[in-house]
Amino acid sequence: MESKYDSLTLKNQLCFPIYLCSKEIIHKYTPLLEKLDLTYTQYIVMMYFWEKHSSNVKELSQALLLDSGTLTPLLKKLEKKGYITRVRSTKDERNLEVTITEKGINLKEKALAIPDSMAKCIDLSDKEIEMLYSLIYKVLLNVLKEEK
Amino acid sequence: MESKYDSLTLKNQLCFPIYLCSKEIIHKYTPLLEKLDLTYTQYIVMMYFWEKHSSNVKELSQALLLDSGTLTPLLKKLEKKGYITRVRSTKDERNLEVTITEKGINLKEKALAIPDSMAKCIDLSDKEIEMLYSLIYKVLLNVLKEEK
DNA sequence: TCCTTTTCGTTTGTATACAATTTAATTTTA
DNA sequence: TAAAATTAAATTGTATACAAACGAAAAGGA
Repeated sequence: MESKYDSLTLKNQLCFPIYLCSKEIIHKYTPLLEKLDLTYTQYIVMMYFWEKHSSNVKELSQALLLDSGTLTPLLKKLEKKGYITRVRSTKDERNLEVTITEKGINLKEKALAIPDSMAKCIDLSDKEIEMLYSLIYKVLLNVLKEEK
Repeated sequence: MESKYDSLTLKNQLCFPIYLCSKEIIHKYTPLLEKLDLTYTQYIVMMYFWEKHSSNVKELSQALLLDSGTLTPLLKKLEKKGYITRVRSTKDERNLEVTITEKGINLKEKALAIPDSMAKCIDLSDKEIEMLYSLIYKVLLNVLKEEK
């Protein structure tokens, strides 16, 4: 039965399942990350530092699409755990130099098992993963177009 | 250059872009929903009530995969806006009967333009949407498997 | 150089999210 | 039927998220 309200039904939403998917995957990550004393967002930030040992809030914010208001308290928590250091730049006092510590680097070893464990849970073929990745990325770029 | 840490790089993450996609789509919704005095989650809840005029917290929680701790304050806000009513069931006082109001029903008219507006922003072909929907749904079901 | 503007990060306020606990009501069981 | 177990929703505590306002520092311009 057709109705002009069809586009307002839950089953016709595309964003809602994406939102649920994100939420439930993160939920699956949680027990794995607890062993590293990390939340999902903290894990993403640490992943950034495993690739690039030093950064600042602005760079992180642009790379991870996270607000500085989200990053400031999060980085303080990571500092408290001893995974990073936060120091004002001497060259430009506005900048905060964030650097991974030895302890933070070593954490990568403990994280090695996580991606496999998650892949098993998501349970898609390589082809499906590739397809999903490219579609999601396309949407992301479209949504980000003409802003930011 | 291959490394045993490849699976821990940001560009090899599948969940991260899904998470960003969800976040950024919701961000796109925000100005549209402001005209209805709704947040995204509140919009989802209202969408549920546009299809089924009455429910309770448990049913909502199962249908929308939202915790009662999330729903309780959210429903109180929707009640305050006059879109729903919250009344304890007389048959079983543990249950909270949540019902959409006339004002809540009328809100659907104002929401009619939103899906088109969002579709334009997401900008995928019908085929791509179908593909993305089915892949996301598959992941969601896999992740939910053997829990909940 | 002094003033305006911009930039960077922090803070404040609002809204999710969920785990864990609590409270009240109902159901089950001994 | 009285006690134990279960259920439903609310509460508490922690962690995002982001908008908007703020403060300090640096850059740019007159």
